[in-house]
Amino acid sequence: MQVPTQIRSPAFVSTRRLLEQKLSDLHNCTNPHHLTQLHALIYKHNLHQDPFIIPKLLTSYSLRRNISSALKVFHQVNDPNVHLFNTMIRAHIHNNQPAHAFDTFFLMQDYGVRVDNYTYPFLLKGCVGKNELNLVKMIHTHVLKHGFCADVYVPNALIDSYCRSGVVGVEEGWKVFCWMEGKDVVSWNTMVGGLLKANRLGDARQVFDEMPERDLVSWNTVLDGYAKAGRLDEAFELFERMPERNVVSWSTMLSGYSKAGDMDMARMLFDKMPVKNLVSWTIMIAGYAGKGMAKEAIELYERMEEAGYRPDDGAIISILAACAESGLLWLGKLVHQSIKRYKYQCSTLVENALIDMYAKCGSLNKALNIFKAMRKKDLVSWNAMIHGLAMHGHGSEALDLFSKMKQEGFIPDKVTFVGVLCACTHGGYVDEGIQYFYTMEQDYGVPPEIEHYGCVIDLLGRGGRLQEAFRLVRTMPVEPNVIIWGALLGACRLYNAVELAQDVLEHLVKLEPQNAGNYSMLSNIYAATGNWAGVADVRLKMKNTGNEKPSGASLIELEDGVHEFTVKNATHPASDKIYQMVDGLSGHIEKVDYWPDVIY
DNA sequence: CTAGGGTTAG
Repeated sequence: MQVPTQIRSPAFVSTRRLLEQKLSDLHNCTNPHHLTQLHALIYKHNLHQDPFIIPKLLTSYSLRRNISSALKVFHQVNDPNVHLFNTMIRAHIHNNQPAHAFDTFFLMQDYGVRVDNYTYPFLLKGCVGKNELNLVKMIHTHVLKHGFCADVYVPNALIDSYCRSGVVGVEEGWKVFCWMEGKDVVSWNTMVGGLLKANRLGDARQVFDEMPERDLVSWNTVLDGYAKAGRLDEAFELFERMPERNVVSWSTMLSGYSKAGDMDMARMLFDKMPVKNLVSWTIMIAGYAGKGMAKEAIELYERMEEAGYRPDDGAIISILAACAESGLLWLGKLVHQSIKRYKYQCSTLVENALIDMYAKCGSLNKALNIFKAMRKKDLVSWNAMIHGLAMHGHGSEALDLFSKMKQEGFIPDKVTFVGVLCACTHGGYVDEGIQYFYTMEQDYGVPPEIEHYGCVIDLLGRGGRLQEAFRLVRTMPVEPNVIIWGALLGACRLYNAVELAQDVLEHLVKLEPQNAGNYSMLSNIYAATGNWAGVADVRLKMKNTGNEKPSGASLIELEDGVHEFTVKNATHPASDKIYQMVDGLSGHIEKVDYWPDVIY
């Protein structure tokens, strides 16, 4: 890229600086109009080939999710240099199009532009996800061929990507780590983090202890390792011992306690932490929301907004996911209102999270409205909507959507088939479901995994075809898990298959000895069949494992929060009225000849 | 290039 000499006047230099500054300021501006105006100015001043201005302009469009304008800016440059190529690669990654980033990477080689030490880290960070070991190996080969291993950024990025590509990848990452020269603190931190992601806590700790120097990031990395592993006592010990703590250290602890279900401890630390940020607020709100603690979650959400925080994609998605988990429609709506208030273009990720939240909270129409209005649906959007319809018993609508998705050129994946099979189950299409199950591999290249076996066993079971369901469990190539046995148990209950249920429960008791519900159901079956020795045996086992059956609870969200109901619980303030209503309803349903299932 | 929150799965 050459700048014509005649326009390198002092006036030109100052105009250019001014425009550069304006572009940087624009990164925080939400009005798309300002960017268009600036773009026009850049043209007017003949700067549309400028090697400093153009990458900034491209990034501005990319940050605004306007990839088509970013591409136009890129393509009108006659002689793109390595910096512009790198910027375009990053824009594609930001736009969630790793394949396009790779195309650009190849294009730049067709142009004869040499990659530099920025190219690989961008590509590796944005394009390489789980189970993409071969892709990392390919890039690694490329790196070796072009001799970029001497740069510390490139091997560091390789270690990171190897570790993110699965358990086998960690070994490859370890090799790079061992062989590389000039390891810096980032190399060490990346390696420790990689070992932790592979659940190798002991190895990670050893590498951490061997580190020549530790800065704050190293401590936070191991801290998170212990917190994620649920080893909170050790995490707390480390937290107290570390030389200094920042907002990340505190947030890591919040997250650890929140995931362990200890919201009281999380709240205590949250109130105590010296500096809070959007992430720490998010962890707390999502933590409360995920546990159905509506009052606390909503109160904190409102306080966060009052404090001037504007939730970003990460915050919105994590709060919505937590709402979906516990059916907290109220907070979900509040978050949706905030999004509308900011009037910014919703990302596909956020819209997907909204669809899932509304569907799981029972507002199927709201989910459908968002889905229909989406301009850029991705596979997750279709999957979430298909599953949402299926969950609510709209089996045929879910299957219609599945056809439509194929018509629009989307390739179904394994998650899609979980939704499709679920639709067949809840729509009563037993034969169609079995048909999908047996043809999904040859027709769509999706081999059935344990989740699909779970669906189809549920399908057969609910359809009353218990023998087939049991036969499939015996002959399938994967070990049955709790979910498979659970589906069978459900079928046994539905069809009063006491003997089969006994068999299932014996497996379940072995598989999850800590689940007290299994013991008591098994004991009830033994009692019902007069097997008193069996009853005594189960009671003994329960006593030995220290299990006591927790009572099941139903939750309902009303205007003033979530109400919990358990059997024979009369502590609710409106208990008398509630039981009057229940008695009334019981009378009504008996009159229409429905007898609730109370066998076990 | 390294640390905390992140959409779809019975």
